[in-house]
Amino acid sequence: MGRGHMARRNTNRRVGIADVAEKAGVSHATVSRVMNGNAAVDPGIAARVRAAAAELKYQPNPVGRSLALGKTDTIGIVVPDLANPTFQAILRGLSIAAAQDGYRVLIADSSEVTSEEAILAGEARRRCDGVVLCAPRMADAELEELAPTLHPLVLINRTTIATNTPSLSVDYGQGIQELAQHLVSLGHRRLVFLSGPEHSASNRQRLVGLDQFRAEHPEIELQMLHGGSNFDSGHESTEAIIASGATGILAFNDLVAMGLLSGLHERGVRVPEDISVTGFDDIPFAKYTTPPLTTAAVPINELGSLAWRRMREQIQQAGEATTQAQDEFSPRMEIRKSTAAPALKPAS
Amino acid sequence: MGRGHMARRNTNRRVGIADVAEKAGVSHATVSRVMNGNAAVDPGIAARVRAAAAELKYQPNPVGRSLALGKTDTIGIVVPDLANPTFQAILRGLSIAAAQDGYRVLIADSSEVTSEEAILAGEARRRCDGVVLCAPRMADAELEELAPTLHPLVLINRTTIATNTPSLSVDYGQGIQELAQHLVSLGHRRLVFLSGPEHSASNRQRLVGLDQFRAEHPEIELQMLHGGSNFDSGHESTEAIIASGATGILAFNDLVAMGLLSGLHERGVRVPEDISVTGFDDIPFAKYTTPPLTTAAVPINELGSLAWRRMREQIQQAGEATTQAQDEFSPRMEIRKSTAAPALKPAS
DNA sequence: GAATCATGAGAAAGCGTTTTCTCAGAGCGT
DNA sequence: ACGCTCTGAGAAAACGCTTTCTCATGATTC
Repeated sequence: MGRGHMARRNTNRRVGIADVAEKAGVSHATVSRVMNGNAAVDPGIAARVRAAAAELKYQPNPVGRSLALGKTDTIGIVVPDLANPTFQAILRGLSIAAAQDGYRVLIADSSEVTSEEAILAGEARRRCDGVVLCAPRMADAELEELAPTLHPLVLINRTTIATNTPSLSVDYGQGIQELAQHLVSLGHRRLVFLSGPEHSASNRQRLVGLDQFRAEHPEIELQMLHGGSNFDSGHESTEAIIASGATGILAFNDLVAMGLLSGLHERGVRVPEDISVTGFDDIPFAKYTTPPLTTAAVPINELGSLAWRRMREQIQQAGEATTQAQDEFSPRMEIRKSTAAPALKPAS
Repeated sequence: MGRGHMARRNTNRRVGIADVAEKAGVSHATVSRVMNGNAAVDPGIAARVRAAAAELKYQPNPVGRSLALGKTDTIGIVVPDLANPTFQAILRGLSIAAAQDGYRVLIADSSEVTSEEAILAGEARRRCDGVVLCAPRMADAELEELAPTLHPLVLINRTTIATNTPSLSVDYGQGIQELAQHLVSLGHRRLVFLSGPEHSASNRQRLVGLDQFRAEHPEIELQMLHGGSNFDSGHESTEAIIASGATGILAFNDLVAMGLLSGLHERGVRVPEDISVTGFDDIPFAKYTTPPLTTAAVPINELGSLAWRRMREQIQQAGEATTQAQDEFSPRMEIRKSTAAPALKPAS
């Protein structure tokens, strides 16, 4: 009674290596050896051990293994918002790919609280063998400071000067230019970019791309409208969009575009007859909106699995500090029914 | 050189409790005490330790802690398919709620491979302090056998006779009846249920509910059509639906309904003028389809956070084996624009 | 047939914590 | 001033495993 430890031992305890050893009449060490196939063990003894293990349904305790081996067979992923289909897809791709190699993934959702991201990432890193970091709004300086402490690390849509950190990014600048170009070639002359979160790195990239677009197309009117990154912000922008008088709308992403689509529909504005709308990302739902959404497809499933591949490379060549690949994906335009030639000449 | 261990020790190693102890001129034990605030420590010494810890940026190794404490502050969740918005929402709710209490979640996606679920769940359980299990197609017998080995366990949409396992479930039978009732009250006389995966427990519940509905409404024609649980299967059923001659369609879930909506649109069938369609679940996208989808809303966000609450209760009262709550949610009908009175009398 | 080697199993030392056990020294009462 | 309790810190055991080290046994070689 006084010995809490002993009490727990007798009642609760799961079967451990010691039980198997005892049952097989060998030492812990031998059990470990046959379980891991590391050193040569007499076939007869090995069989005895395996039989004992099977009978007791012995499964090695992963925490014990982790401590001894210095690895957890787990990687962490930190995302700003698990409600966002893009991150869901990345998580899924990552999880499935990692599982194939016997790794699990631990998730950390920062709920868009930028200041938590570094802490979450650090904590995840301590529990895991590596971290995949999606932190679109983290300040560059903070990222630079954080990245080296997280290695092995894979960055999504961010880069760092730390040359041993692979990063996966999407060329949002090019994608948004292509979409704008597409609208122009359809005959649109007045465009609006419904921008995303102010500090988002990918939003900045889109803005840079649009600057370039403007330089190449001085004749096109391109307004900027502040928005967010989800349904509701797209929906809320409906009035402003209508008021803008533009006929071609570049939404920050598919979510915003869908919110806008819904808002326009409620107001009786027809898409694409009255206004053309484009999204970005090509989330699975994009082809099922009405009308199906023209968008820039980023290979979100691949992103997750490639993130794992890059992570695995780092884990395997532990400590060799080679410089890592920087993968950049070019979005592929997916022209659907939400864009068309404007009904009438813009009233400029 | 011969001593790989020492080599690693000098170069790689993260700062451990021993380093802090040395720097502060105290023992490991004291550092541990200060870090955890467990026993009384002389304020002066405590300050010295804290200073040393801060200077070295010491963070306790979670694996070591886990081994000593016998807990990992992590729970696992196994889902059949992370691409399904329902499970995404549960995962998200769970993750956020758990994070609030300092717990992380480890994910295991069985990719619909039923035979893997038990293994994944077992492995997750060994790594974690508990498991949330979503296994809609696992055979009852297998579940009964598995459940006791997983405790603490929370079941989603399944129940077990093991009285110490809380379960969260949705009354799909009632929900589908309400939807059918809704269609009937609009004037529909020929209905189709586009069913889900054959072995899905929730699909069986819907079928039971519909049997009851049939008994109460012998005058209504209700056909069954086999389908799946995702977009594509809804889309693929388009022709069969049209051929059925029914005017009211009960889709297995929102995904299927959306696929169907898209298929009907392509074929020029108007919703709801020609055919009314209902979904199930009320995933976030359901209110943004065109037309917005009439569906039975299940509180998917709450489901995740409640799952955590039930899990926490079990973790806290470790070993008391009290009988656990069985929560059942009644879906709330969400009438939108995808259902309306049929245009003309059915041709029966 | 004795010396050398390979084989393979057990003992023990880690891995990084927490927690019990033990004991030195301070504080108190008489 | 002596013995008692009490506080608090260090030593050591424990958590469950892997792996090195050590050494016995039997096989091999000259």
